[in-house]
Amino acid sequence: MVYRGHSEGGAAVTQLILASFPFHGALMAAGERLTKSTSLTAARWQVLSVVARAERLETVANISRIMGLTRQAVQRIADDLEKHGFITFEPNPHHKRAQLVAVTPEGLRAFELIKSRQIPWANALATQIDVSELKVAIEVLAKLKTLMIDQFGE
Amino acid sequence: MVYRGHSEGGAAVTQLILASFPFHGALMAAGERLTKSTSLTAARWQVLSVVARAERLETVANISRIMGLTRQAVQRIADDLEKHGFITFEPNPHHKRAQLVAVTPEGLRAFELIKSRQIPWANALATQIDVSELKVAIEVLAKLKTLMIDQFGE
DNA sequence: CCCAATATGACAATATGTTGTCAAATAGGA
DNA sequence: TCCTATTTGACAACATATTGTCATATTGGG
Repeated sequence: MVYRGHSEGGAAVTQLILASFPFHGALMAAGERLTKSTSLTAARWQVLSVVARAERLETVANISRIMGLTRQAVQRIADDLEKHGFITFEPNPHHKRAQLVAVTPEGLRAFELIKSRQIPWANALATQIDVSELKVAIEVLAKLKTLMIDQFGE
Repeated sequence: MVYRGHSEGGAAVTQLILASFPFHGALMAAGERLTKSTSLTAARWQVLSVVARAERLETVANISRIMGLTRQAVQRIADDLEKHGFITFEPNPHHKRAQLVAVTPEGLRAFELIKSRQIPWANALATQIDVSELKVAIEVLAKLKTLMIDQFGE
């Protein structure tokens, strides 16, 4: 009844979306637990993670694209991180306004602490699921994301 | 480098999480477009969808569990929906405080309008992805969600 | 080179969601 | 039944993210 008009695939897409909301909720809750009693919140940790993982220094605008958030949301979090000494804004030789975000030693310490919790947490979860299925899910989410964005352009 | 210490599966779980954030962002943006120029926002549409799809009248607390949000977040949205005439709160014979949420004709009309946009949108996306892969992704998200919540209890 | 389109940071207003707390209602075991 | 634990709605404070707008910087086509 609910899916009348949906093709089989369309119904599956819709079901995936319906499944993704509680998944996202559980994920956020897990993020809160992983950052508990540290100097970071889940949101700040996520931004810091992108910076710490990046191959090179990134601008705020670029971080926002990687994360799928707005520029302004990331900017606010980045300002908080800078205020607390976890990152610094470095001059960008290619752009006067778009400064580059660099992790401080303190930021790196905080990131590593949470990573030391995140790794066993992820490993424990992974024992319960097929790696091949995880990989399919990764590809599906990445592809659907791209399709949704492309669809927007049309 | 980033995934040192992760098992193969643990790295895949982490990659899935990293993929899920931009996916969620794209999803929210799509929700905004689907509800554009209607009397609903994406968040209100999501709550209304749960109510409209449910087999029977649900309480706010139950809706929050279905959606993976807090009770309070859903309560605020539900109060907005009631104020705008999309839902009503009906007496619950089994619980004096926990009223049941019912869709009004106006709420149903708004839901159906957005549904008429959502169906072709989902169908179009689905033509680009294997249904079997979508189904795997649905199962993975559902299972991981459960695992994350169970892990919390321990 | 020049200029229009685009990207970026800053700022404000608002929407959305969380935690914490409280009192009332309910449920379940002793 | 009684009593404790849990559930629920209400309210408040706050964190997080969005849209809209503006001025400045950059880019790319003509």
